[in-house]
Amino acid sequence: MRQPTYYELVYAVVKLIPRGRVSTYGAIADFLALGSARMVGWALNKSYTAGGVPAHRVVNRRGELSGRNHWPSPSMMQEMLEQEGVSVEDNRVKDFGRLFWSPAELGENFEIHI
DNA sequence: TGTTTGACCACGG
DNA sequence: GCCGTGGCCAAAC
Repeated sequence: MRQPTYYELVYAVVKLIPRGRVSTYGAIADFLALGSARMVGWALNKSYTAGGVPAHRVVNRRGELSGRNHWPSPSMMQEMLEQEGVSVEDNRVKDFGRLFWSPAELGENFEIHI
């Protein structure tokens, strides 16, 4: 075995975002307490296709789909969110304040599954 | 090996 | 509300 790399930690957290909710780069970075929000975005860039990581549930702090341009199609991210019941309007998550989910809700019981 | 690059964020003016 | 700046640190080159 080896130590999980930073982006594997990010994937693990992103996978825990509940269906129909969204989280932010900053919240994840803050929860991991390792670095910065930029690294979270960078990590997702490397692996938005790395099996089973719901990267579409991660948006920036204003609820904007800042990563949409990195998808095979820019509209794909929005479509996936809407499939889960998250309304998106003008590249922004509608009712972002209500749908926002913080990994801090997990408490201290966070386990990594790689 | 040093430098550059990021799907960002908080802060000050 | 906008704009510039600094911070953050792993990977790529």
